[in-house]
Amino acid sequence: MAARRPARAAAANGEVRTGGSGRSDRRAELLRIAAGLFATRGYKQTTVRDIADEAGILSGSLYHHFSSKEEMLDEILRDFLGRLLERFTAIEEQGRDPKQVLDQLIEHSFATIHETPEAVALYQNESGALSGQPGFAYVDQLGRKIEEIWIRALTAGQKAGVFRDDVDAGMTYRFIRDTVWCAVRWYRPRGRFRHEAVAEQYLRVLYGGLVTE
Amino acid sequence: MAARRPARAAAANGEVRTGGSGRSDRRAELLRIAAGLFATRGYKQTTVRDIADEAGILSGSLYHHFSSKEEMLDEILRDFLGRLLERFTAIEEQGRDPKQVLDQLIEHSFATIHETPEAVALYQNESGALSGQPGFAYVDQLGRKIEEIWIRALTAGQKAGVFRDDVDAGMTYRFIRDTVWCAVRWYRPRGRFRHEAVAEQYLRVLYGGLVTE
Amino acid sequence: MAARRPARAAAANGEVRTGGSGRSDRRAELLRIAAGLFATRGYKQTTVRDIADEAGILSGSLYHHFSSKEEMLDEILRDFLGRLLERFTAIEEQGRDPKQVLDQLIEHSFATIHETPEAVALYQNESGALSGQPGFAYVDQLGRKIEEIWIRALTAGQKAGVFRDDVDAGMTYRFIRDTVWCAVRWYRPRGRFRHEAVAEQYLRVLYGGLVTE
Amino acid sequence: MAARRPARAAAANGEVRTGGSGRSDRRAELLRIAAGLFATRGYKQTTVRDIADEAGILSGSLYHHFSSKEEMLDEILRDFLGRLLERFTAIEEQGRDPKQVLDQLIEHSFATIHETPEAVALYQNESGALSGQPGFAYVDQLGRKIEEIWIRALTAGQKAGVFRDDVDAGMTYRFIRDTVWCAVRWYRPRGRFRHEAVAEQYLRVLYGGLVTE
DNA sequence: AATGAATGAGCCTTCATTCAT
DNA sequence: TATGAATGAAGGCTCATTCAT
Repeated sequence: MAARRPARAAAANGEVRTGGSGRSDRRAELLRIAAGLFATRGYKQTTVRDIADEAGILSGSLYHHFSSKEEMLDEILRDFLGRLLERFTAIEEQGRDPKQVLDQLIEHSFATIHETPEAVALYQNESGALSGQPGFAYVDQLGRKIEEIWIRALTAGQKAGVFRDDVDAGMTYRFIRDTVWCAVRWYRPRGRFRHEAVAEQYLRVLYGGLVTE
Repeated sequence: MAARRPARAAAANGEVRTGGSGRSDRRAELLRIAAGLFATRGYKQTTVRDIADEAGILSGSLYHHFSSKEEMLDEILRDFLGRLLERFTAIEEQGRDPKQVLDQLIEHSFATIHETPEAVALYQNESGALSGQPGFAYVDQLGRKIEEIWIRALTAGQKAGVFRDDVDAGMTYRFIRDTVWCAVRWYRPRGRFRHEAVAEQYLRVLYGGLVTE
Repeated sequence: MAARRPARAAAANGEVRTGGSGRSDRRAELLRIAAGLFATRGYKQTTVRDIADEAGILSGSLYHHFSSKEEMLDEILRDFLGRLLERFTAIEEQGRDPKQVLDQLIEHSFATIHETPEAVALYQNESGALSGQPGFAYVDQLGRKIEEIWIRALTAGQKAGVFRDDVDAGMTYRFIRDTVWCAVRWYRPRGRFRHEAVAEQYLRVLYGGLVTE
Repeated sequence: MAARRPARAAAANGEVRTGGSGRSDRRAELLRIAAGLFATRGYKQTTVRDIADEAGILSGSLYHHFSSKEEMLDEILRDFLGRLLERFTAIEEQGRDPKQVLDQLIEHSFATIHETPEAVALYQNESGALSGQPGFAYVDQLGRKIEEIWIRALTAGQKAGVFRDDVDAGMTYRFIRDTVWCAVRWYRPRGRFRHEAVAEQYLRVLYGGLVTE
């Protein structure tokens, strides 16, 4: 404590921070490792030993950084959902017409899959089991807020006559949502199609329809 | 699985139930219970005790019917995938124009979700983890055969000028597949929309596009 | 289940029971082993492996009989305190004058130390840590009921003029209780003094006083 | 412990506190915290983190002051038992008649409970488990010396005709000892009865007996 | 004198599976 | 067919202790 006060004072003074960005580097690295394993093997099937092995430490040492395996899951999901809601909210607020908003929601979704596929896969796979668990109420809550943003855009589009209104908006939302997020299962960040191309092709089918005149 | 269908058919035909047939009934019942639990909690998270409890026996007694928990999973998936491939094959063989084939593939998919949601959910959730495991090579194999049927229909449609060809057929397949099968997560057999209505709405969006003129 | 029904019917018919007293023999034996270890090493310091080792099984196998280590502790204490309160209640109800009641309470206490020293030691050592824990509220409750029986006897004796009343009854109770129950620490069932002798000597000092005249 | 008493005496005498004395102060403070926790939760159940938390440092930092958790226990017990034996020896040496000696032994015991309840409770709870452990032979040794002092007083009283001799002296000692020291479990330094009153009431019952003429 | 990261041994518990009855 | 007891491997977590900084 006292031993570190000088260091902190130095940082506060605006001096250059050598090395990493400080205290929570290790934490962040461990979370990255955990997210990767959780996404690949599933949360339950991933053992704390798996995580520790990949980090090069013993499993018990993880508990110096986190109080439980669940806390890691929590931190990853909270961060992911928080960020996502933030971006979607920004898109809704700045967007003008509903189609532009939907464009951007979809584009950003594919971009998110590109950038943090582990967190997306994790959310896709575990949110079901988490739903209803006391400590993870926020998963449902934030999920609902995100849903509302999409549905507002769709409904507004229907009212404006831009989107067809002979299909239930809620169902349309689920159609789009499932296609978009499930793409995390097959999308490869370094594959043939980049995420922008995937988004573009999806928008073409979605907007124009599969059938020609 | 296919090997046991005759036995069940026999029972349905009103023939005398011998000891063997009764045994088969118990097996089927246990598989139904297992499928339900596997779908809800996930395969790994479901314990043999969960299954036995719901069947009203002790966990050890399950091993008179199955040699392992994995065998249960295997039997459920084999049955499901076999049936599905059978039906899809029939659709492809009898179908004339590509659009009609796609229609029926989609309609049957939603019907399958309606009829055996547990098996669908199970396949959706576990196929990823199973892929690559020696005993479950058939999962990938049958999955590939099914994929080929869909892609043949899409490509034929593009060639015939019915389906737009400025989008990759493989990607279109994945778009459709994800939306269709992921519906198992939210579709409720006794909900507001019946599976025929869901299929119809989806086809409307898919074929005609979301955007009006 | 069905397999055992005949056996039970036989027992109900009054036939001789060969071997042990049936189903819960193993449970009872395991509890005896656990009680002994808990008393000697303390509850926390006793590992489930210790118990299993002494029973000749693996630690995991204990969980076929008990759902947790705590459940063992619970069962032992519940049984002990229940029995004790029952006996004390009987003594109070049948007793005529207060001194006779106190006699018997003390005699029975030493007899209990003689018969189930492990349970007594366990209660002595662990009740403090258990007090306040949700699942062990009954420990305090039954303890309080027992205390009330003793204090009623002492107070009645004071009112009747048999016991000195220049000393607080509650404090007298604690004096007696501590001496009596702490004896479990040094009393040896097969030692020089049998429990009746210990009780008699204690009563002599307690009633007549240490000082002559 | 005894070795450090001079240092503390020095500080108490108002001498200048050097760095060394400050270090000693920290040690003493940490020992006080540890004793309190050991007494409340038990030695084993108290973690070094508990102690460090209450001291406002990290658990690893404790090892600058003590080489192990056991050393803390050792230091506390050595200090307590040493002091106690010292005082009891003084009482025996200056006392004239046996009853006066017993008076003072008992009074000082209750005073000790009043002044250092943590150490008393610690000794009561842990001496059993410590007995026989190599590094803690002194616990048994000093305990035996203390016992001898009490028994000498009781035997002398019996010989002098002051104490009843129809009860075994050893057993009388244990009766008294258990009542006296167990009082630490319920005695509250700021409660209704001060320790002098407790001692007085106990002596009244012990000497005169519970039963009136 | 203290921090923070890590160790390594051990603990309670779970669970698929086996097997005598 | 089913029971009930047991196995053995593993899993999440705790904790006294070490050590470079």
